[in-house]
Amino acid sequence: MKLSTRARYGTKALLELSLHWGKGPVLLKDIAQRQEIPLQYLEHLIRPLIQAGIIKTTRGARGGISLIKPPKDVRLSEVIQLLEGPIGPVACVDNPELYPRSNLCVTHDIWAELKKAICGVLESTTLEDLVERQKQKWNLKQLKDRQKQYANGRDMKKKNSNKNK
Amino acid sequence: MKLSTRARYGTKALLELSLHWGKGPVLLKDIAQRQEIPLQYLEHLIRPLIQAGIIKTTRGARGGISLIKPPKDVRLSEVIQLLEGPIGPVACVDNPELYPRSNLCVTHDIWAELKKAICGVLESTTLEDLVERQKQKWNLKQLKDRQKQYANGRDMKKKNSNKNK
DNA sequence: TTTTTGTTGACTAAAGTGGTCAACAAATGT
DNA sequence: ACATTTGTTGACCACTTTAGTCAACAAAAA
Repeated sequence: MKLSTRARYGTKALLELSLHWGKGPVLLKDIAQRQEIPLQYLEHLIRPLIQAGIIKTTRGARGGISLIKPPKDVRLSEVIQLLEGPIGPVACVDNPELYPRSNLCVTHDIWAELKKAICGVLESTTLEDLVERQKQKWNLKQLKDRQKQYANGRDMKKKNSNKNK
Repeated sequence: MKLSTRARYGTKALLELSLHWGKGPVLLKDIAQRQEIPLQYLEHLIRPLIQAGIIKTTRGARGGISLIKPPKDVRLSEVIQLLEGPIGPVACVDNPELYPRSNLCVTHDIWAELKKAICGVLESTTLEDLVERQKQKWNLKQLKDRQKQYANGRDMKKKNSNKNK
C-alpha cells in the first residue's frame, strides 16, 4: 500500500508549479533541485501529466513547464491516477466487469470500502488546497524570501549573461 | 497503492478460519483449494500470522491451522500490517522521527491524512465483521450446503480409510 | 511405523521501481 | 546563421519485490 516515488515526486512538482501559478514556466532543473528529484527521472515522470493536459512545456531559453489547469481544478486523485494507475487497492475493485465472482466475495467489499476512503481524501484535495496549506506553514517572511529568491535567480542570470559579453 | 497477494490471500485464509471458528483446525490444503491459493505459497505467507499469535498450527493427521484470537478481536489493520508491513502510503508517515523535514512539507500532511483514512477503514473492521457480511451474502441454504460439505468431507475420509482396510 | 500434515530454507522467474545515458528537437538570444 | 538553452524520446540498467516452487525435514496421529 505504498505510493511510488512517481506519485510523490509528481505531486511535489505540481505543488511547485501551483505556487508559481500565473508567473510563467518553471525550469525542470529548478524543480528537481528544490524537491531533490533526479532531473532525468523528473523529465520522464511528468510525461503523463503533459499528455493529460495538466501541464505544458516550453522549450528553449526561458522555457520550463507550467500548469495549464488552475490549481483548484486539479484533484490529487487525478494526479495519482495519471502517475501510477488505478487507485483501488485490488484490481477487481477497479475493473469489476473482469471479476464476475467478486459479488460473492466479502473481502471484495472491504477493499471497495477502502478504495472509497482513499478516493474520498484524494478527490477532495486539489492543488490549490496544497498551496493554501503551504502558505499557512510558511510564515510571511519565509514566503517573501522565496519570492525574492526567484527574482534574484532571474537577475543573476541576466547579470551573468551581461558579464559574458 | 495496491495490496499484495499476501494481504489478500492472508485475509481470505483468516476469513475461512473465522467461518470455522470453534470447530477445530482447518487444513491448509482446503483453504488453498477453496480460495485458489497455491498451497506452498500459503504455507509461507501465514507464517507472520503464526508468529504474531493470531493463528496456531496442529501437525499430523486431523491437523491444520486455527484461529487463536476470537474473530471479533482481530482487526484488519493488524492483519495487513503483519502481512505487508506499515500501512502508511509513504515511509515518512510511518516513521516521522526519521524525517525531520516532514513538518515543513505539505505533501507529508496529505499522505498522513490518507493514512488516517485507510487506517480508519482497516481498524474498524474485524474478522467477525467479515463473517457477518459473508453470512448476509449467503442465504441460509448456501450456508447449510457448506456445513454439509464439511461433514461429508470428514465422512468421505473415514469411508475411504475403511475401504482401504 | 506409516501416513498425514505443517516447517524451513534455498531457489527462481517475472515484473516493477527508480533511475541513467545519449542522441535529438525546438525555441531563444546574439 | 549559429550557439545556447531548454525539453523529448527511447534504450538501457541495477536493484528490489512479488509470487511463487522445490525439496528435505519434523511432529503428531492412526
